Amino acid sequence: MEDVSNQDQAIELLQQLGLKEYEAKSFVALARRQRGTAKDISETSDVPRTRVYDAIRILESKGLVETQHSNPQIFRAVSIDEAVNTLQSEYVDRAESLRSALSGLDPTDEGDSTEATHEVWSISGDQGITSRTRQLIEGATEELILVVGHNSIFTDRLAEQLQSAQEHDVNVIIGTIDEDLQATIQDALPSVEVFVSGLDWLSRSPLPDDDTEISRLLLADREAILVSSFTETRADGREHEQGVFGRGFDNGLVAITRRLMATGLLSVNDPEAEEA
Amino acid sequence: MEDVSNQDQAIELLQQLGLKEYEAKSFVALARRQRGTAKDISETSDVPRTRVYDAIRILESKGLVETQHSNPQIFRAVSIDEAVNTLQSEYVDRAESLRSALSGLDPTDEGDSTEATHEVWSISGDQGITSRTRQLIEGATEELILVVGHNSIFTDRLAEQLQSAQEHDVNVIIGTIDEDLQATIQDALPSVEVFVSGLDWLSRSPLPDDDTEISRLLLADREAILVSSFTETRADGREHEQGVFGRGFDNGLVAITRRLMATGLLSVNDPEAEEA
DNA sequence: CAGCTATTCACTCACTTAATCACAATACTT
DNA sequence: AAGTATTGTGATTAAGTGAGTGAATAGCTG
Repeated sequence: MEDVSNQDQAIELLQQLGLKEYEAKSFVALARRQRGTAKDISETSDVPRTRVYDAIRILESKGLVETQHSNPQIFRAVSIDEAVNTLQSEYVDRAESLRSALSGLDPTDEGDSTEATHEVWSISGDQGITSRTRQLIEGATEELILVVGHNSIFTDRLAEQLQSAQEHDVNVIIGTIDEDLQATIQDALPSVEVFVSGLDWLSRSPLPDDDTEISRLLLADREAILVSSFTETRADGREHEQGVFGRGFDNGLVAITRRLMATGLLSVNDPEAEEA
Repeated sequence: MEDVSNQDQAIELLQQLGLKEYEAKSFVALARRQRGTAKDISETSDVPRTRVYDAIRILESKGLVETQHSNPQIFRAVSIDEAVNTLQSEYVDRAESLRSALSGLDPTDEGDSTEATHEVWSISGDQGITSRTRQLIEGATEELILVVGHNSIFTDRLAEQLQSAQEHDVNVIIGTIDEDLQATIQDALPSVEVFVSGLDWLSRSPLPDDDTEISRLLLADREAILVSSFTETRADGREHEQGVFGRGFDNGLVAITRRLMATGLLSVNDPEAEEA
């Protein structure tokens, strides 16, 4: 039973890696049974028998399957490592080619202004947000204030980046929304100041019907800010992370966040000053 | 002019990496001009203006573009390294997931026979053939006879593999079809015996209208053979490599090749014996 | 408010892929 | 040797996806 899900996952992954549905199903069927005829494959993969041949031919040209031209033909899948490496290197190679092709582009003269301050950019998706977070952490020279709103975003890699920043004399301060998370992070980064945020609205929206959840909040050198949150917009139920990013000491977003963070910090260090 | 080709190549690569045409074109346009409005992008990419928005939204969710929600909206591409790394890691991650999903498949009981000797398998495409070549080289314990029919297949990696084999006491013998190639290979692998094949039919087919060209021919431990050739079957003009692979000392293909190779070697070492 | 631009949305067309069928070729059976 | 089942190829249809286009909406400028 567990394997059914494994199989479906493999098929889906293969499709994401560029194979068609029939190709993916045929390959998985072959990988399971080591060798087989078109009929065999059709039976264990519900690919129409007459279409197995086309699918196999594509797989063969990609180096994932070998064919014995007997009658009936017998097909064999290469080893799993073999297959994965083949697919992977195909994409790694493409990515390298892409890098050089992009580098060789001649820039159009227009629009090439330097990064303006006081702008707000929005980004979306875990990938981009994580990437921008890293950039900000690496670029900081003085201070990093990070509020972690969800344990899923505190990855090993993030911990490394923060550690590295601190070793470069950046003052790292981390806020969390509850004690559990605080303990986890303090554990991973003993030399960093980790506190539980005094800002209630971080963990619970004051508004009703607000199903967004603060994901991360990063203030770098008090002049660049990144805020992201999870929203459950999608019909498919999956959460999507959205964020905004601003730079410049006089950037409105940065300014207000700076104030808020100061408040949050104060309320921890000096509860009396909460009203500031 | 050169850059036009660079741009087209970048677009094609991006599509191969999973982006749609509009997405790829929009990204390249943005990468060239650093930042721009939908109008700007449309003009430098001939993507219909009205569809730039959709494309950008996808790019944003993939972490390749950031958006400034002004009016008009302004878009900005992340750095080239940023973008390439993002795309690449996406696929590397998928490949890793695939590896574990495939490993976790439960094998069907049937068809799971061990590799029979005296079978001939056919493979197709540079990828698979190169991969199978590597396997044979790595698995050899006594002797490797390789005939290189085309300089494109003698890669650095192949040279390394051969070098490594020889260091494991495998007797490596390399045949070529002309002196130029011989010199190149001898240069890369000084300690290996490189000769010009005495087999005329390797370089020129005795048949008319035969536009196939022997690509590689590998005999491992005199019991496994791989032969491949280029055929110009495709309508798109591109050449395609096809090959066959057999194992087993008594395999018909292996036997005949063994004889042929012996003849070729003899005719070089001892021209008198060509009639053997 | 009028006229413009920017943005979104809905729709058509073309192309790719999934699915089914008809038929030819090959092997197997009696 | 003839008939039957199985295998392989090609043609055909149906469904889905993406490219391309235009209409409708929203927002800005004067």
